[in-house]
Amino acid sequence: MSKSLALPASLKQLLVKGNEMFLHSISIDCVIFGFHENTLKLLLLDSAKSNKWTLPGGFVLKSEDINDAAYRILLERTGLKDIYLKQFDVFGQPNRIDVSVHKTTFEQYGSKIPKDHWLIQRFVSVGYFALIDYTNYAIQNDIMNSVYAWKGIEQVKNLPIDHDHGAIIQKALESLRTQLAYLPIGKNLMPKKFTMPELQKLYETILNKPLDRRNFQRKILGFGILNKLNETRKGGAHKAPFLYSFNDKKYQKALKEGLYGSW
Amino acid sequence: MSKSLALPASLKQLLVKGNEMFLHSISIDCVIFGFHENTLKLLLLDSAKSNKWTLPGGFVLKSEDINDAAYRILLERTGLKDIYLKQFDVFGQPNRIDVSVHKTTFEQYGSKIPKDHWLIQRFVSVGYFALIDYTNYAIQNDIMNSVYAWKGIEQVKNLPIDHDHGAIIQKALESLRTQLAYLPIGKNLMPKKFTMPELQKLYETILNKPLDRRNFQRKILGFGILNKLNETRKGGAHKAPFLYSFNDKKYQKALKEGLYGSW
DNA sequence: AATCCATTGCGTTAAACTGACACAATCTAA
DNA sequence: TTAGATTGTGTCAGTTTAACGCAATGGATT
Repeated sequence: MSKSLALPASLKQLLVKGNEMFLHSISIDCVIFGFHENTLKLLLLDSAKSNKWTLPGGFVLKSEDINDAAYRILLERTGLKDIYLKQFDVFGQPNRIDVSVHKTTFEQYGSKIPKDHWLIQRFVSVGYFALIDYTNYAIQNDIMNSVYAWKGIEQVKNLPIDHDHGAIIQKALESLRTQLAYLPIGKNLMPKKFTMPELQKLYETILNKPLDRRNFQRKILGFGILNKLNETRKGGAHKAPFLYSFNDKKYQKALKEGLYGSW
Repeated sequence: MSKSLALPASLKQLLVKGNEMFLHSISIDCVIFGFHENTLKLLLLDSAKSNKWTLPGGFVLKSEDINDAAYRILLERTGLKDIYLKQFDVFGQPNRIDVSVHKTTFEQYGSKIPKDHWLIQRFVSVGYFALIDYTNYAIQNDIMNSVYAWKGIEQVKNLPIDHDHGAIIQKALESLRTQLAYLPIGKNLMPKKFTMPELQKLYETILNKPLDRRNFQRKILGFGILNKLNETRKGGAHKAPFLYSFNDKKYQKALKEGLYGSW
């Protein structure tokens, strides 16, 4: 049917040498969150073959720490280094992946996939969620020439999603929501300077419910992780809100110790 | 040096057939918590060869869900089915395991380990923590004839621990501690009937700090997950405390929804 | 058998926190 | 200049929390 195409070198390396380069049976999937125009967004990859959207992911080099692998994959995909990255779950159902995609890839380039090829074995995937500064990111395309795109969290529900990646996204969102309750979040999602209503909007979209403006401000200031700047953001059609930035030292401390002691 | 021993069938199967039976590069380690005599305990395995203690663990069958694998391993090791089991982290440093143990095993049985044997490859391990009812458990010995033993959480700090299992235990404890803040804990650790001071002691050991007796009672009762029974535990040298049991329905509900809404 | 004493059950109080809402100040667009 | 939406600051009642008081209890002591 489809005529045979030229095989890109990088893809060829993956298909042929991946077997020796990477750990078998283990993959990494990244749920990359960004925040823009008051919306929580996800960085997805348009898998041209299946006409579905997938999570960016990758494999672990034979002697690479798995967390390092996740950082490497993120770097390759987004060009970003200062990323908040957190392992949140493991997905290990035996039939979670439809491997026919890879067969199609091979056929597309005029060869047939070996029956025992490492790519069409079962994979247990480790899920990481990443928080990145949208304004600081420039979209790149990946080795398969698939197209990256930011999708609003609401949109995602109506998109066709590959494999079990929909469930992975759902889990990532839940983890993020849980974290919000006892860890500071925002430093990696917001630009350097931001207004209180902007930060509130982030919390509201993650929690999926409206918060009282005045109580939110009191609570978040109470954590002591913000610096109030001596500037306002003019340009909006209304009273100019003050700008804030995160207090790095206190933010890091809160990340370690949590926001509450609870018990 | 050591004379050649007879190879137990089950061990032989693991060494020889494991290659085909199990997923490569992935292992499971279980941190099994119990509670007895007002102490939080860990079920450890005395690795006779290395003279160190290890976590019970195992591998994932080629077409087995990884969570099912964890339950299976737990069942094989403890004979228990009604277990609280939770995946809490992934351990993937390239040199986390000292594989010389396996070489020794082979030599002990008079053969040499193949250089590319699946057991001496690198493993990424998925950590699960389990909560089980100590009073309901009968210790069994494992296929390698190693000896299981319960060790108090305080003791463990001073024991020699294999590989990175010390770090895994530490992480498990932290996860348990975090969970305590927003999920009910105790149903799987306590016997059917228990007193308030006993439950408090569990919380105190997990949190590693003393709690006010009266405030603890109010808080835990406030969750509405306990049934107050019409019995007291006599025999102690003091006023007989009332017995409580968990209200299964409400406990399960709290497990799903969490104890707080926070935001 | 009377008394002792650590422990338990139940309760109080002040301080801190939370949720809901009021009101004046401010910025742009009309 | 004014209108209208939004922000900064504050209040208040209800709830939760931390710290502590006190009488009742049940076995141990004498």
